[in-house]
Amino acid sequence: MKPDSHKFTKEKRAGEGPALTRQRQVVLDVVQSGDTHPTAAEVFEAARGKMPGISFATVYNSLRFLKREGLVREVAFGGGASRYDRETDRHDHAICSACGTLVDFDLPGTVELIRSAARATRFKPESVHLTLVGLCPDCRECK
Amino acid sequence: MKPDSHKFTKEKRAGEGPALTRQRQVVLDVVQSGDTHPTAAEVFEAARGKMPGISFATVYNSLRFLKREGLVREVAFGGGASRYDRETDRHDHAICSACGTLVDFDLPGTVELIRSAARATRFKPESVHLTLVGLCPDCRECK
DNA sequence: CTATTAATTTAGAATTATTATAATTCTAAA
DNA sequence: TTTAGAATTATAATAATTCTAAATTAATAG
Repeated sequence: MKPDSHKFTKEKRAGEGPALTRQRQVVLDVVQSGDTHPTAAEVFEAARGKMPGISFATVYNSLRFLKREGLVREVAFGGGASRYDRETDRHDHAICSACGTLVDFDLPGTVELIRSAARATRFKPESVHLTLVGLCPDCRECK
Repeated sequence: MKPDSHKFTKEKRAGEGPALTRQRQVVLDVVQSGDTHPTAAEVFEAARGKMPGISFATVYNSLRFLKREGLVREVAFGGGASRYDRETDRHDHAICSACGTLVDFDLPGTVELIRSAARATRFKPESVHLTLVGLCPDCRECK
């Protein structure tokens, strides 16, 4: 954490893009602290702890903003709520079919993967998302 | 289409599981005809064409039933509505970031893929889902 | 420093997607 | 043809998310 990170707002404001406001900073802090992948509702809960009075709408707005700025990543599966990921670099996910735990990992060789997927589909590739579904180490034991 | 496919109901009924009723058959037909990946709402629209009076709830119930029976597959991305896929074997998806088109394809080497993903995560693997995001052949031209 | 303008936040309503409920209807078998 | 269980229907409920309008806050010009 840089010593002048609290000046970020002013710095950014003077010119192009919109600001990293206090509430957005709080939301970002929540997502970045801890390696869980919280839902918007969970982010709201935690954010309210740090800043009582913050609204649900602002959490959503902030998450959308932070996503656009590339500071957090949205991860959406199945029908449930989206989860937010502090890791913004390309990576893969594994989700436990028993407990729902979501973990990040990096599969080597995804560059070649994206290439062959593009070849097979004739798409101009932008990204690949790979998700492993299975039993997490904890759940595979407790059986 | 087998000549006795209309007897399916009776055949199945006599014994174990529940029936492939008329409305379920209609929903199945809708998903299986055409290679689009319709949402529940789209399935409802089309189903109502074949069977006016079918309810939205029944479409949802039928899709859930058909999914359990392994006759259709649910595909869920992002925040939007789930889409339903007539292709039930393991396969991959490519989604166009411009027009939303969703196409099926099969990437070779996914067996090895699932193995290395499992190795990296220590998960007991069940399935892998790979999605390529990019521009579909149509959209990559019209630029 | 103050007025003006623009962006952001808030609270709550609205929307969208989906599931649950309760009453009715259908189906298959006795 | 009665009956039991399953399925369907209409509707209500729920969950997740977005929108709206008013209030607040921040940035900029004077």
